[in-house]
Amino acid sequence: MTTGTEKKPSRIQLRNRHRILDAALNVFSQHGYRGATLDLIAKEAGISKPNILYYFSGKEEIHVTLLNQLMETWLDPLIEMDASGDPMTELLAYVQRKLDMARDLPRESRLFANEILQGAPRMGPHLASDLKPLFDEKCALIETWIHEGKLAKVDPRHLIFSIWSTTQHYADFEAQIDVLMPKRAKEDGATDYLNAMFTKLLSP
Amino acid sequence: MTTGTEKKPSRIQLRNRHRILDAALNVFSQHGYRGATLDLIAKEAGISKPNILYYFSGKEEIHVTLLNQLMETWLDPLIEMDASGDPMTELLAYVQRKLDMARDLPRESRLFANEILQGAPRMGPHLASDLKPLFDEKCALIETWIHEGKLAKVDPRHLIFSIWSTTQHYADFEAQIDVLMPKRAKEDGATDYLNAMFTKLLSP
DNA sequence: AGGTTTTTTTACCACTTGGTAAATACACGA
DNA sequence: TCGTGTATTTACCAAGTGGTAAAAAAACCT
Repeated sequence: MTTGTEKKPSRIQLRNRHRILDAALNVFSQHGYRGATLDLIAKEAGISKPNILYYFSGKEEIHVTLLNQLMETWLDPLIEMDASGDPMTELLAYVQRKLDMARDLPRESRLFANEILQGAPRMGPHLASDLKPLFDEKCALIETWIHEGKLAKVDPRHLIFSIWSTTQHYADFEAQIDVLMPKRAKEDGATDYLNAMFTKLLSP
Repeated sequence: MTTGTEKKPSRIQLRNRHRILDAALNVFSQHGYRGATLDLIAKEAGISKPNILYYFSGKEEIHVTLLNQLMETWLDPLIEMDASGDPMTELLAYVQRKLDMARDLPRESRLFANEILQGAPRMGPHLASDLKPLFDEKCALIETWIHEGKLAKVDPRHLIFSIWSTTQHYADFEAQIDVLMPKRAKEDGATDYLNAMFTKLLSP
């Protein structure tokens, strides 16, 4: 006996739901929740609007689905920061993973930024239930490393904030960065710069 | 003979335009351009919708007006960074000014973040014409300081990006921060942390 | 006060947008 | 290949939204 009353989704369902979510990610991340329209998503997905509403009960459900998927992706790099590794190595690796995400998943980064900017109306509970415990756990871990003398003394919370902000900035403020510097200089430059910054900051 | 055909605005005009812009700043910064409605702005300003359209030609003009005002405020702290001062002092003071702005003008910060997130559709030209020259000038200044051995060797562009991102983060991602840490710990903690970070980074 | 200009309200409209009902086309196992 | 459930389209609607016209009300100025 399986866990629910749902039947397994057909191939068509899987394909179309995926198409819709991908199109919706484009549209939501670029225009925000209110700025996104079902018509835009429909056109982007190549699926008629009523047909989209055959797969999702409404605009809100599409958005919530994206946000739920995002939460896992978003927490992952922090989860991987391991207590048994070398502190400095672990932290620099975390910075690098976040930077990779800004490069490879800019739409997700902007979707998240949009949601938080508006006051996290749909993700507030998720933040408290999923992110907060993880955040506290990793802060405690960093505190331990500091007490062991493996890292310089810093407030772990602000440290994590600065990692988030500096890395996500390259995705969220891309429009500004593209005006100010040639695209080439972004990739390597950012990695080198952030490595230097956090190395100097955290060296005991 | 004065410079234009406009007559000087009456007291009522000044007062109402100000009220409308203040209300619009609330609404635009919280909901983004598309998410903001004239009805919302009208209610917030305590002025009827048609009356708002007596003072501004439309939603777009209100938004553009806010963006133009914002540009000055936004560039100001960077303009103040002075070539004749002590490099480290100047840079730390710049960080502090940006941090003050995040605390005192969070609505402006979010308005800006919203605009850039959506690809700077209305501010792109402004960025190129106003921000870019200033950015290049200050990057050159920092390069000079570095060559004089007054600062550690870093890419000035990424340095400035990191100042922007870390400071604005406290305004733009406030909803997230409020979930993760008590409001009290924000103020002082941020200042101390960022001071330590940029001091270590920039000490030659 | 009276006339003129500025400001505000009332009533409205065209268009967009999220969503629905029902009919139609399609896929797929027996 | 036929029938049944799945998928898609067509036609539509109610609410919300940006915006307008014109009348009414204030404010201002001799």
